[in-house]
Amino acid sequence: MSPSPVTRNDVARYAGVSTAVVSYVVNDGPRAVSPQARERVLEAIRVLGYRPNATARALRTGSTKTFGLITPDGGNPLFAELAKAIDKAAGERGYVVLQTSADGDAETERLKVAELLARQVSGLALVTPAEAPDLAGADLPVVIVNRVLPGVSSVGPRYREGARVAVEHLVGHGHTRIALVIGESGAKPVPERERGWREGLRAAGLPDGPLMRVAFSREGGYAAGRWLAGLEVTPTAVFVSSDLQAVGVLRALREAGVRVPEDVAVVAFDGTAEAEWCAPALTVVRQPLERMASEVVRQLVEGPVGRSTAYPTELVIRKSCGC
Amino acid sequence: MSPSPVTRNDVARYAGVSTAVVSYVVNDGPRAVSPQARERVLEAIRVLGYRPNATARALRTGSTKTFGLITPDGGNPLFAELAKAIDKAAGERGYVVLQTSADGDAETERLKVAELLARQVSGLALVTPAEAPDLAGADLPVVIVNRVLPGVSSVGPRYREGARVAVEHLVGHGHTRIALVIGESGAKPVPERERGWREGLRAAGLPDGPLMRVAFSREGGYAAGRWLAGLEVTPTAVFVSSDLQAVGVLRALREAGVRVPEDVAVVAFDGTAEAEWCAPALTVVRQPLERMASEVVRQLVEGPVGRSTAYPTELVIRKSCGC
DNA sequence: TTGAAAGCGATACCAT
DNA sequence: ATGGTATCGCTTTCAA
Repeated sequence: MSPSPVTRNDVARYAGVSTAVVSYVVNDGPRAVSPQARERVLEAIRVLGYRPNATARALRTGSTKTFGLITPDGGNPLFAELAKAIDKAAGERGYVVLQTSADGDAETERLKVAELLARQVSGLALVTPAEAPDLAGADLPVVIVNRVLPGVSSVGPRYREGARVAVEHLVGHGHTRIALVIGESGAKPVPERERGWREGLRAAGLPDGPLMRVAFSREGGYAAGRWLAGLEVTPTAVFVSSDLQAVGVLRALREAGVRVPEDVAVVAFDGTAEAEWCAPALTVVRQPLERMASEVVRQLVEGPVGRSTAYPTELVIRKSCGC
Repeated sequence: MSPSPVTRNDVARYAGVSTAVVSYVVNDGPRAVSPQARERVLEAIRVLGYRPNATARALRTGSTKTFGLITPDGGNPLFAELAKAIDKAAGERGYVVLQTSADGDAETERLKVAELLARQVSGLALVTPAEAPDLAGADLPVVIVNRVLPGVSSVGPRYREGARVAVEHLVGHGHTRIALVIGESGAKPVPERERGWREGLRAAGLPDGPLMRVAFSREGGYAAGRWLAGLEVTPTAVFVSSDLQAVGVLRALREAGVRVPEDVAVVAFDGTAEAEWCAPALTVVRQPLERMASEVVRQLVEGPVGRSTAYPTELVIRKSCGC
């Protein structure tokens, strides 16, 4: 049953020392051990194939060295890439991560949180569409990822700034009618990118372009693309709030005979691998996933900062903007 | 520190019963409890906000109700979708999954396995590029996913049959020169899809088309696509061993001015979401990820079967085959 | 029906 | 430097 039926007791007996000494050797402390004893213990460990039982250690020390990560959808490439980055950063500190999807449903999320809490995770990273679940009483580090929630630790990209840079880039191409395809998560608007888009337009003395609010999905983007193509006065550029949506927009425009970037220029937010490989290759505002992941893990390990920290994005020029 | 500082002891004291009774109530057994006592315990649990400590329970029962899942790359959409499906199936049985990437590296994989073993996972699902790591002595259920390894429990799609169906479909379109772009994982060839391709050609009395072996990545596919476009006699159809590679192939062909499906028809293996949304939409042989995931979890829970079980694939017709 | 208590495997304090 | 042992929170047998 148990991955290693060999316990610290067996090791102690084999090495002819007490269990305490085994502990000291395994953990390099907190007491010193004579070289001979240490050698005998290491030998015993090798011979018996002993592996410390992390469950027992967790019970004793109160720390599982395990993080929980909840995303709305593990199949979403953005979250998959983010999860990978978090796994990597966590692994470097000796942590592993329990990852699970909440399907964008608040009730499911609550259940998953309870499940992870029961398992005594040492920290919780939440990519949540709605508000953070009530974690009062659960005294553990919680970091919200990719959403900015007041009063809670959160790390994400600088949405507003990134969006503004995207719009400025399009303005630089001479566009004056710049549309926005913006996502909504859990029927809630995400204000930052919209604000950035508007700021970019204002700064250039331009009026708002048409705006469409759709789900953060390829299908949502597809609907938005059809809407775009059907407008009386078609905008000549569009900023899309996610790669996934942009992929849908591209298809809709292609089907409508609208060429990208010749007829409509497109810039998207996120910068996943898929965006690099679609046709035409998407110019994107890239989220610094690795840096964000490091920060998430840092806060989970060292304690959350209690406020939102936002990382600068990077404009990656490819084909869809018409450069 | 601890997610719930309230222990079963506190509950017992508050309810005025012994800790055993609390246990009986929480676990619905193994002894009966009087209605009054049960009510008092439930009340105490509610009032105190008690959550059973799964770590302690695991230590006592010997089961963590946690699975480990190692993929070569969590960022790969196929593995992300697979992981999501496994998470879902596991969740339905009250399990959670520790998911981690091994970067396609055997040594890293060994380390990750050790890490998960130390955490007393109740079972291990391995999407491994190379051979299964040595798990002798680690007495726990192990299931290999998406690879067929002799003598070990494994679940995957019927690669050979799927590939053959793909080729037969292309043959049905009248193609006689059908190329193969096949992946290799960890410098090892994956023979099944290649065999299926060959079988399909044989059955139609056709000779082997050109074959290129590249990595399972978009970049690998791109290289293969350039090779395809540069051949003296260009094949009129190609079967690609993964969606990711197909995306690369499509780009290379597009850049070379080769139209899909008019000049070259393409069918890919996998059936991830990305394949549905690229241009043109890929006709694919879809892996039944949900069914496979259920089987993986079933075996992890009920005990592995010790041999390979393969699931039928589904040909999904879209645009790239020229139907 | 209920309670007392042993024990899961590891840690670390208190002695020696 | 080392050993004995209480303890983490929970499950379950045994006795009452």
